[in-house]
Amino acid sequence: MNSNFTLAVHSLAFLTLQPDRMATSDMIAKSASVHPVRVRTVLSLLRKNSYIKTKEGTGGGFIFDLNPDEVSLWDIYKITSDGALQPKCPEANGHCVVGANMQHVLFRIFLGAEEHLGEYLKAYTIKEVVDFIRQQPSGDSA
Amino acid sequence: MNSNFTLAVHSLAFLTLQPDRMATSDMIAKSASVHPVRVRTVLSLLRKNSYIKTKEGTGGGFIFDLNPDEVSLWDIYKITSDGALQPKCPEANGHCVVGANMQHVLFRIFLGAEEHLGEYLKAYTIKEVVDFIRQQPSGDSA
DNA sequence: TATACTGTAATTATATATGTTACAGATGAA
DNA sequence: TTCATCTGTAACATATATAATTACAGTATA
Repeated sequence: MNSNFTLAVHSLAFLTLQPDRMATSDMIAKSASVHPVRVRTVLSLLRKNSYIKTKEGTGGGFIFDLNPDEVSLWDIYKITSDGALQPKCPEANGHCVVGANMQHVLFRIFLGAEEHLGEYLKAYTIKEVVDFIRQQPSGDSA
Repeated sequence: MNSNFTLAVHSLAFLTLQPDRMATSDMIAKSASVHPVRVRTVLSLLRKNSYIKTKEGTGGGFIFDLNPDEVSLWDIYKITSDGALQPKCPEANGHCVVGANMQHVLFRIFLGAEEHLGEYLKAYTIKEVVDFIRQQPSGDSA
């Protein structure tokens, strides 16, 4: 799985802890230790899917547009990492029964696996993630 | 997920279709369109876990040491890709509540996700994969 | 009109995956 | 016993994927 998922969840958690004012890509980037441009790119995806609102210009930034308990990790997975579970395999030798069909067979199996994973991830919302974070011992400020 | 999983499953399917004689890393490599050294490396793992037997020297190679219906995709996943589901994230900023705890929270969630995936993958054995392959239309020889 | 933001494309750097070479050790056959 | 044919691994090279960086246009605010 690629880490855009992690960054998206991180950002939404960040926005949840700062619900009233906008957060800039710089603030989020510092919190997640990644480059601000990546934050903007990933959050741009979330905006296109109506999870957040963004505003350009002075005083602009990002703000959550839904309640944190309305957004599940599966929602975020679909946006950022759809198909990531599929094991990569090179184009195998078509002249061999195994080579010719393995890719298709595994593809079908992992399509099911991803649906199955979906059932699990639907059970976790951003709100719950934030609650977990609050229960953790460390961290001195937002 | 890295493709050692795919290669391992491919190899075991190959060995299943050729149960009596040994297969060389060259034969399997051609079928999977990968380098023979990689085949040996991955199959070396399967040997260490007692799924196959290997023999060096002339006439040597690899042979399945269990029944294909005794080996599930979950067995292979654990050997080749354990922890692969964990989303990667950089060491985040420890001075921020979100940064300090996100990694640990997601780690726990994805530990559960991997167990969940396990339940799904346990349902598929190498035998079933081979049966699927046999049902496919194409492929002219092993 | 100056400043502080996002949006996004293009480029560069880094990390990871894979291929390749090299060679030691095992085995069987000539 | 010597040669050919395998596996087992380490070391190195190359390719691909991922992330950072640079650059700049567009937008909002004061």
